[in-house]
Amino acid sequence: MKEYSSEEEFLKDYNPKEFEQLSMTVDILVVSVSSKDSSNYRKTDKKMMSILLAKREDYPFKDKWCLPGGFLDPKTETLEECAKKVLKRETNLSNIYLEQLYTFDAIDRDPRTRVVSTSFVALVDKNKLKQHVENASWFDVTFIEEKNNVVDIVLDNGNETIKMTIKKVLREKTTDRYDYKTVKNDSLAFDHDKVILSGLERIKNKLNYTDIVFNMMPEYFTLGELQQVYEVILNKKLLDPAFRRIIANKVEKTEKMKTGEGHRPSYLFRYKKNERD
Amino acid sequence: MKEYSSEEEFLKDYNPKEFEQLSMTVDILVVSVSSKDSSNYRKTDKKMMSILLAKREDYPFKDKWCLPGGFLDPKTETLEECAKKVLKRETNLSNIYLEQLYTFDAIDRDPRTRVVSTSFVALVDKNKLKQHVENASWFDVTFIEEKNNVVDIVLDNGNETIKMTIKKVLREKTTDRYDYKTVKNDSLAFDHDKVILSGLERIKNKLNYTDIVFNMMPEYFTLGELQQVYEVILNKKLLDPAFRRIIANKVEKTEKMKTGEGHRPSYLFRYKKNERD
DNA sequence: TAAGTTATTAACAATATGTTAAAAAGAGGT
DNA sequence: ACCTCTTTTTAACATATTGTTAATAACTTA
Repeated sequence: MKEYSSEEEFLKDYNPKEFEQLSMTVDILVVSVSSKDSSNYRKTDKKMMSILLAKREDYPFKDKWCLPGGFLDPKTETLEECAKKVLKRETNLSNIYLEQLYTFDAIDRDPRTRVVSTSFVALVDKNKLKQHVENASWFDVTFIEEKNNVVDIVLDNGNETIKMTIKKVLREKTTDRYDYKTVKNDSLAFDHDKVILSGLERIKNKLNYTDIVFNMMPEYFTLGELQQVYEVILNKKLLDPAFRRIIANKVEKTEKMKTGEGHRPSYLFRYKKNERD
Repeated sequence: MKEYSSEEEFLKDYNPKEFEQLSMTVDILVVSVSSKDSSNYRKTDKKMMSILLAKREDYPFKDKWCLPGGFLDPKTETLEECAKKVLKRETNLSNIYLEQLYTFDAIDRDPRTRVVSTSFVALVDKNKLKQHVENASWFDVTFIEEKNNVVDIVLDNGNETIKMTIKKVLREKTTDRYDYKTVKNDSLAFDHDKVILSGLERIKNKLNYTDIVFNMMPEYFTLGELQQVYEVILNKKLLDPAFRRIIANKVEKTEKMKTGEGHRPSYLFRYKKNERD
């Protein structure tokens, strides 16, 4: 091996292809809440989580659904910049909550060649979205966790239903971390079923000790609406007084009211950023 | 663009170099606890966190310290397998706690070319380690967090002291996530100062809601020793009765005692894996 | 005006955590 | 043998947080 006497001298000679190379992509789990309102006069609308999927137009996995994503250009952009670019394209939004989730890298996750993918979670308020996105569609999420660590996820966009089943296997030396094994997945490209499960669990965990939920809420909301969002993410009913105490210092009451719902009107609240929790 | 009629046909034709490629590495923050015992007869030993660093033998960053790591071979291994390989080389241990931390990818983080690095945290019990590792050394960690989100980290291996200063900048749309800006770092290669801070914060956060601490403990330990480890990771004093209640259902008392410490002997405890917490 | 529905909060119960203080017991020194 | 030092261990109480029940409020529609 040639001897160098300085960092500069070494770099002048360096051949970037010295190590084997690979391609990278980003995949983004874009999450929002939707309200499926029933048609009766009392609008007991039911909040659901919904995620954005795109239809693949090319091989591989042609005509399957997948998470919005794209290849990283190693010359010019970081993974996060690439993710923001994809988000801008798919939602026309910028300045939204974006968090690196996990880097998925099973050797055969892409049938073409070795492609490592760093996934992100983005949280958006659906009200701010532009109307239609080419080849993309929002799917409501139903999440069924069985006792034996088997999870069924059902996605529905009104026309089409996608089902997948994943088994969670406890990792060695841990009590709280899992490997995901796909049991059944016929409609989603790549390993995006695992990305979805991973992202949904991340959101669920973070709900209790962060303020992320407000990234999915409009500026003004009732406490009932906020509670419904908590309930759909945590997948369980909460009791009103307990819930209100817990979020009390995260929101502030405004003068506005929401009326016309067929029952006592409620105050509209707003997110209040706190110094220290 | 050529038209294909099946996935197989497409793949037969696929050129892996179609997209720009890059190299990937893994970096591992190997964390343990050490006991610096003072020489007085009452062995009021002080626990510290310690991390493993390696001295770089080649360019770039020749002769600087860095985290153990290595290039990924995209043909044959996953990131985690690569991390396990590095761990085996540096500590001769396998079957240890290993968790993917974050994928660092600043465009200029490696002066040679674009190298994206996925970092891992490994937790080990130092007692299980082989004696000496070539070119590697354990550094005790001192962590000083200033009020204004500036963190000083001091690393010491007995011969050498490494100091670094990092500023934490709150990320947009969040109340709990930070970008790290290096203020001062003269001795650590690449962006490993950020990896270290990121990993230490991850451990600190997970301490309260997981059982990770026991990966750094020997099989038998006193509650005083366990409490010291909590204190050094959380960087604050805990009150005995409160601490004991909190960890009560994670440990089980054994018949063994630890004596000869110059004070009342203490029972030795053992980690007890729990059904449900 | 009555019925139905959700909003809001008071009041109490149960649990969890913070704090003080006291008793226990080995090592070392005299 | 006894005293001192030290840490271990636990009891007892104080405080804070969260769970639960139930009562009242206020709108919409019939």
